[in-house]
Amino acid sequence: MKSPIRNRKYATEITADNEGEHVRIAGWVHEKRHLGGVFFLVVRDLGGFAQVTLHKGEVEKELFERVKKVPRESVVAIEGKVKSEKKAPNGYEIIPERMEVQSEASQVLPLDTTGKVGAELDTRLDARFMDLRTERTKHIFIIRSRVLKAIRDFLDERGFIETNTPKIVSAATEGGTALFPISYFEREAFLNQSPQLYKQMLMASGFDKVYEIAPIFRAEEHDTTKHLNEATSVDIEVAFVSDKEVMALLEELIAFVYTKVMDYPGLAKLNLKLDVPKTPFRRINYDEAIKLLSEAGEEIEWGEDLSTSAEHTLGDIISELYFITDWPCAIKPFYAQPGDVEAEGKRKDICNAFDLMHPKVELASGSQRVHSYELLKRNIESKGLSADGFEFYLDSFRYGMPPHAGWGLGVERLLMSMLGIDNIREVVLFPRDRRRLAP
RNA sequence: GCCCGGGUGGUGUAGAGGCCUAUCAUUGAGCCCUGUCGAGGCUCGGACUCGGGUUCAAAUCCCGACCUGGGCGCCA
Repeated sequence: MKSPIRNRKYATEITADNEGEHVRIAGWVHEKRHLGGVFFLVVRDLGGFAQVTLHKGEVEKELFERVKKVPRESVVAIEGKVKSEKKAPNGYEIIPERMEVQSEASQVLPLDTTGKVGAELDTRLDARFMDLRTERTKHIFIIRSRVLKAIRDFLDERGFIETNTPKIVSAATEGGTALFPISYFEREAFLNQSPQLYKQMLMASGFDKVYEIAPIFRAEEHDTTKHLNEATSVDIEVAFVSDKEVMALLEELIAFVYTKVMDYPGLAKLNLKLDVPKTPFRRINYDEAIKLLSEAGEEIEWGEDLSTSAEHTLGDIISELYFITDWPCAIKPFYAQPGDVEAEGKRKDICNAFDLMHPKVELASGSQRVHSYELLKRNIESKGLSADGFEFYLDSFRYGMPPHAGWGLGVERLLMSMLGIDNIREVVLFPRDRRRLAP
C-alpha cells in the first residue's frame, strides 16, 4: 500500500500536549540510533524532526526489525501514539504501531544530510535534490520565497500591475551584454537580457505602474561568484515620476524585504543576525565616488565605469547600502535621461541614473528614462546601434508617452547580500553558469 | 578571455620521489550495547581524473586533455 497519507501531521505540529493521541507522520529517515534494546528513528519533514522510539520487547518484533533495516533517507510513513517524554528532543516521541516504507533510498548517499561532513558546492549542486534536504539549504530557499512574496505584497499594495513580457526576442537589444541566440522557426531569435524595452512600452499603455519578476539571460563568459547566465530580475517602471521617486520606492522596498526576512524563524539556522537598513540610504554622486576612490588610492578616470576593486574599496569606505547617482551618460544605456541644464544647472553629459550598491555587490540600477522620441532615436544611434531594429520600441514613443522612471533589481544578489552568502549559485535552485547546464 | 590554485574511497580530507598492499573522519556491511540527540565500542569493505613522458622507482616531478576553486576583465 503506497498510498497518500490521511491526516498527516508535521513534526512541528505535534507537542507533548498531544500525549496519547494517534498521529501519522511522513518524511525522510534522517538518522538511526540503535542502542541495543532501544532504537531511535529520526524522521525529517518540512517542519523539522520527529523522534520515533522503539523499545525491544514492547513493540512487535517484525516492526522493530523493519525499522532497524530501513536505509537512511528512505521515505517512510509512520502511525503511532504520541508520548510526552522529557528526554526526547522536542519533548515528545512517537511510539510506532505501523511503518510503511514508501520509497527505499539506495545506499550510499551522494551527500550527508546531517551536517556532519561538509560537501563542496559543486558536489551539492550535482545532487541538489538532496542538498535541499539539509537545514541550511532548505531555509535559503524558503527565505527566497518570502523575499519574492514580500516584493509582490509591497508593490501590489502600491497599485502596481504585475506583467509578463516575452523572453524570446528579436535581435534588437539595449547593447552591452551578449545574448543567447536561439532558433525560432526559420529565423534567429534571442533570449531576453532584460524586460527593459517592454516595460517602457507599457508606459504608453496607461498602466502607470508595472512590475515583472522574471528570468533574464546573459551570454557572458564570466566565471565569478556573483554572475549567472540565467538570473531573476525584479523590474519596475512608473509613469509621471522621476528617478528620485523610484529611488525612494527602491529603498523602502529593500527595508520592507529585510523586515519580512527578519521575522522568519529559520533564520537562526543560517547563523545570521540581520539589521533592517535605515532609510533613506546614503546617496553619493559619481563625482564624489571618484573623489573618495582617489583619496583611497584608487584612481578612476572621469567617465570610466567602476572596476570590481573600486566597488569593493567604495563598499569598505561606506559599509552600508548606498546609491551612486548622476552617472556620466556615456557609461549608461541610451534610455537614461540626461540632466536638464536649464532647470537644475546640471550638465548634459550627466544622466539621472543611479545604482544601488551593497558594500560587496551592485544590487540594482535604474534611471529616469528618455521619453522624447527624437532624443531617444538620437541616443540609440549615437551608441552605434541601428534605430531600425528598435522600431517596435520607438513607435510607442510617438503617440503619447508619459515621462517615466524605473529600475531593475537582481533577486539573487539581494538574497546573497542579505544572507551573507558568498556564491550566487547557492541562492538559485538549479544555477546556470558557464559550465553548468544540468541538473 | 587573462592570471593563480586544486583534482586521493559515496562525502570531506592527510600524504609533496622509495617509509603507500595510501592517513583520518563520516558513510556502507556486520557484531555488542535499553535514553540516544554529531551516541559509544569492535570487525570488515571502499580511492590516487584520464593520456603521454622523466626515473631503477611516480599519488608525489614534467607535458597535454578534461573537471574544478579563486581573482580580474566583460557584465547586472
